[in-house]
Amino acid sequence: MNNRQVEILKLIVEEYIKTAKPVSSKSLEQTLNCSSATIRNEMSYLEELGYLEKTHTSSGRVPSESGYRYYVDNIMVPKELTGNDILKLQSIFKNQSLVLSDAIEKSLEIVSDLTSCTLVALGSSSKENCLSKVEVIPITDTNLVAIIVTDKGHVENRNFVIDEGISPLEIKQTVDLINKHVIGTPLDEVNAKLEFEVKPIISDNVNYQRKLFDAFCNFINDVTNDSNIKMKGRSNILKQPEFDSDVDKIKNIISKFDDKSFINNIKEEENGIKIYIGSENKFDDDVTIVKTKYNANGEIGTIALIGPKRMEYDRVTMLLEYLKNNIERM
Amino acid sequence: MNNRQVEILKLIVEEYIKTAKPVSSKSLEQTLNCSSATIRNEMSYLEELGYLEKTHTSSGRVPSESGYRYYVDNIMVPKELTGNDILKLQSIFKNQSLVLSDAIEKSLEIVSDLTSCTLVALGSSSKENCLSKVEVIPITDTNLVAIIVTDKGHVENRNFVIDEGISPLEIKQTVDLINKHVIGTPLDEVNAKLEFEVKPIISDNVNYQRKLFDAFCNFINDVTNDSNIKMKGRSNILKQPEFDSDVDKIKNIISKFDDKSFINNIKEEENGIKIYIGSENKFDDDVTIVKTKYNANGEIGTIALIGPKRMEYDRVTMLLEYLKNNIERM
DNA sequence: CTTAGCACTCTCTATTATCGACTGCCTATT
DNA sequence: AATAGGCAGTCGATAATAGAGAGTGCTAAG
Repeated sequence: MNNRQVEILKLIVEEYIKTAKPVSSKSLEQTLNCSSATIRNEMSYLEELGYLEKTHTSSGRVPSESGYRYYVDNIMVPKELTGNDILKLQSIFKNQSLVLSDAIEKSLEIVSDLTSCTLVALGSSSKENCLSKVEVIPITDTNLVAIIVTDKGHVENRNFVIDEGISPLEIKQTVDLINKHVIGTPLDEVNAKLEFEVKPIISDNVNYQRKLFDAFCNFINDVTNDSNIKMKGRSNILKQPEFDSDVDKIKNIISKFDDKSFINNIKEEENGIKIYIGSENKFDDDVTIVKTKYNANGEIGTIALIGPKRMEYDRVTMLLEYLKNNIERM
Repeated sequence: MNNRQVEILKLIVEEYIKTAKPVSSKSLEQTLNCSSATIRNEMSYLEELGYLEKTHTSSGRVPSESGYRYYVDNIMVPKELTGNDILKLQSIFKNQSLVLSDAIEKSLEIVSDLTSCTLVALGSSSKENCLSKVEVIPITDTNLVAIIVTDKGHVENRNFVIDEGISPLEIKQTVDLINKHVIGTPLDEVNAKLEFEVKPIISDNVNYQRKLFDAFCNFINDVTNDSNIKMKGRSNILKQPEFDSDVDKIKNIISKFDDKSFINNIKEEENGIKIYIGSENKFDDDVTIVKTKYNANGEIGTIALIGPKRMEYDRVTMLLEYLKNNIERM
């Protein structure tokens, strides 16, 4: 591909992102200083390469998935954020009294407004969290509430229903045992420790304690596996003109937003800003997902932006970069 | 309105609910054993009364909002649940080890599948909850996590960021004070008690304690005011044929689902199953909301079902009744 | 009070025509 | 060999037209 061909691809991608309308050869004449016929020749070459498509025989050109990919990989220059974008986000991150999870929630809201995309945060229950306190409080004869606190300030709680009553003493014994052996242990190692160090001791004791113990293990298990999903601007993506007339696409995407298994799949394991265009993501062929993993002092998670393939890649990547950096700085 | 008129209204409402298509006079001939002309006369009288409408001059009849209202108030006979409906719900409520909030969540899912409607639960942070334990745990120099547990087994937590360090001793003093004065107090009275009984004492002490104290009051305040929103089957309502072609209606409703202020407005204060048809609800003219308040041993909340005005009122009311009863029995 | 009959209205679908925006390709030019 | 002018051809979008079908309203008669 020569310079002019790259330039044409760039212009078409950017114009299509702006207008959502197929780009004609004539509309590029002035910018490129050559005739529309010449541009048409180049366009049909770019189509041969697979970077452009037509919506019908005599329509203008539209970027193909690999066209976007080429643009993102080789042409796009990430765009400095505008004052307005920064201003809005700073209001969150300069606010020292905001706690991480609140800051993430608010910033998702802002970015989703700023981009008309849907924002998702998947907060993993962080393997770098260590247990720092376990408490079990009896509510009634058969109801207990268990609370765990980690050294990162995470709190999780769960209610247990036990078939038969356990005496406060028995509860205390079990909890003391658990506390004694697992305080300071990383969450994902807690269950192994309970299994091999604590269970043998419990075996010698009454059955009731064992039920409580097992329920507690399940609780820990769920905490380490469940991811905390935050989602903002579900309906924003519907503002995009590609969804204006296609009711089925709308229904399809909205249903997927409702489905935890789809959302959990979005989790990003690698570092850096990652872009998954159309069929490159496992969520939906009609969208692009831009993601980043973050690690804020051991609180690990993913921020993802879901929008049309025709999205402002240069701006969105910078917005996510900004989010990631500010979250990690907290 | 004579018997036959009522019968005609009933048939039209039920037929329209089933098919979503305007009902013609001819289609009722056999059922009513009289000519279509007679039925047409009755229909136009019912239209005069405001119970029926036409989609255009020569179309069949469709129930108006007051038509549905009359049907619901005077004609409808709540329909015994089918074996299948009951079976699915029993799997939730017979499971003794499920905790209230999990049971609600699961049952919302089931009913939303069963009805193709969207289900919402607003769990109020229940004024009948009394504080039974307060804990504040230091995480870092400037970070604390506060946890409160109520006598109903509710747990709420919040992270605080404090500008300057507070010594563990000072924290303990404040927390002890709070505990000493407010344990056993109903949540909604806690702040008043803190203000009038505890604040005067704190005033004599260091400033830092006061900041912590104020943050704690805000926390309690938010807990008593924020309602816990659960929502299932957001996309279900899109299955209804009335939304098949109208993209704007879809976008409108999906956006409202996203908007907490709209959702919080759904809260129901009165007892019993309440039906709000179209403009009777403040949510959206195109939907009907069927709600019920529940009170499960002091855990108070609202269950709401959002669907098209053209919904199976007789079945839906019984499903909600069943939900309410089973939730309250827990 | 009921009903048969008929004119009328409106939706829906298909057909046709026309306009406008493109492209593709052939050919002439530099 | 790259560029550009010119022109035919394709397709979408819009509008106009026609005919069938499903209903209603109204009138007049039983």
